[in-house]
Amino acid sequence: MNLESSKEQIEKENALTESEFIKQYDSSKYEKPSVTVDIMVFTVIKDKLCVLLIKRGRHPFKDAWAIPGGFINMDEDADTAAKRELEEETKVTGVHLEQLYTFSSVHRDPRMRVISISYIAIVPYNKLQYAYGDDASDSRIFEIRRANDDVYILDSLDYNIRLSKSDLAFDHYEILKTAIKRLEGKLDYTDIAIDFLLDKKNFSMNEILWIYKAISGKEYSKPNFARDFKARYQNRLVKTGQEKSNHGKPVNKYSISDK
Amino acid sequence: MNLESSKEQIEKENALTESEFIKQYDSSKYEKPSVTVDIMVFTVIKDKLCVLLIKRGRHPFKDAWAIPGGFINMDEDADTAAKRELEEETKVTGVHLEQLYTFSSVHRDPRMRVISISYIAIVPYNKLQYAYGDDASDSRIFEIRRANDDVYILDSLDYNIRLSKSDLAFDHYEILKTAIKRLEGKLDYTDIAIDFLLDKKNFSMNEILWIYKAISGKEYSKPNFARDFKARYQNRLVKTGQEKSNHGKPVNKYSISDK
DNA sequence: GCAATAGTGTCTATAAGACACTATCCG
DNA sequence: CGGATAGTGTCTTATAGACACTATTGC
Repeated sequence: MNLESSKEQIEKENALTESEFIKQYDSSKYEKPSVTVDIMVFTVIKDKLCVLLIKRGRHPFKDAWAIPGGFINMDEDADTAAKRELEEETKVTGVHLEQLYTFSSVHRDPRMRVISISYIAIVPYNKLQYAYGDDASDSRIFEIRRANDDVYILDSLDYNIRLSKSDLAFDHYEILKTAIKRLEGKLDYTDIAIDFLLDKKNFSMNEILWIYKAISGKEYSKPNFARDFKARYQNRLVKTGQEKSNHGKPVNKYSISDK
Repeated sequence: MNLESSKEQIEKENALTESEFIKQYDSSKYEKPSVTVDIMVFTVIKDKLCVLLIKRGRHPFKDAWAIPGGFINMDEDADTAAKRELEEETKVTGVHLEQLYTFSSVHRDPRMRVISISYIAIVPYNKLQYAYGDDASDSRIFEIRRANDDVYILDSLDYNIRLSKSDLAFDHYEILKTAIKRLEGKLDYTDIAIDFLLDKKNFSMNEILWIYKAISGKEYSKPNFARDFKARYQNRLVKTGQEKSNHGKPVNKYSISDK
């Protein structure tokens, strides 16, 4: 504890019952940081990993792109705040949402001390595409490309717009990089890929392969991928039928059940 | 953002430069939670995973066992606060310290709203054994045992003392369970096991095997473990010699270099 | 038929589990 | 020598990568 208290003070406290103690406790004695949640909304379009960013309309970092988020209310925990902010920003509910990491550099916000609890949301693209506005809107979906350890952020509508670290507000570039590493890491031992599926009850091997490719940045051999995916989800995966494509052999369609 | 501002207010703000804006910004307008760091000090004794807990001497949860921690200062980030608290509590420096998760239930602390950023410290036992006091001290090392999804916490000096969820302060039982899962998960793709070694420049295959066993709770075949460990660390591992034991064949000793 | 796409089967290389066998020490 | 502990070698099974081959459709 960095709250130094005298011996006498502690003894006086301990003479009270716990409920007496809580009544007399004054929590305003010490300066406190502000706490926010930031939610990275990830989606996969075809075989590309994408993230939703919003253009800041006010200081600080006015006109820079930022991860959506906001202050945590005193009557909600961080998960609830993240869920609320996600819905306010995108109207999306009922998706995979997990805490990533808490960023706490002293001067990450120039206004004041702000600690940010960051979250990852996994949103199938069809749930998202009508939620964020058109070209004129202040929110946009960016494509994420990787080379070595670097992360490139491209406007998915206009590849000429490429964001660099300084185009992002606060420490949001670092937060994004951390999130992408986390997604990569969790790909093989969790079900996050499945959470990106447009329709868990009707998808092809290609669709799920593309999602794996989008997250890992790696290429997969189609035959081997199908073999391994089927083996991994043998208890949950059902072939539901076939569907003619406009060229070539019809594709098998699958359904996957919740665990 | 849950900070509602009028259109006029935003326009007034945006007429300012960023530095003018920051000067006039009043961060005390909104109520804020307190933020603490909690540090779980893990160590391995023989083949047992152990954690350091302290007996609370004051309200709330007076006399319950707790994960050491304290409030974050306004001029330090969470990593720095965790490092400081670890040193204040155990005199230990220079060990593996990583952020685990941020716990934020609204009523986790009965005094007030407290958000806790939890950390895992990995401390070789020889660095720890003289730091925490004797039997009479308010800190003690507990052994962690697992059965299925349950976690048992045993006083390593007296197995008759077994802590249950309600013997721990706050939500510290939940935090501990989360930490143990994280350690298990990171065992195979990080070097955390090595961080538990008493001496990275002089250890036996048995010592490192015991650490793996302690963390995973699983049994390992000695021959296969040695084969796989050598394969995994072939670039960093050097056989340094042999050492006679009081019975049986002498043991090979190894040294492992930093990455 | 042929280009295009989907999917099967097979061979190989690597890693993981089981465990018999050998080695060295102490008394 | 026998009990105890350490370490090697080998066989078997499971998993992952490479890729040739077959299947179905539209034009």
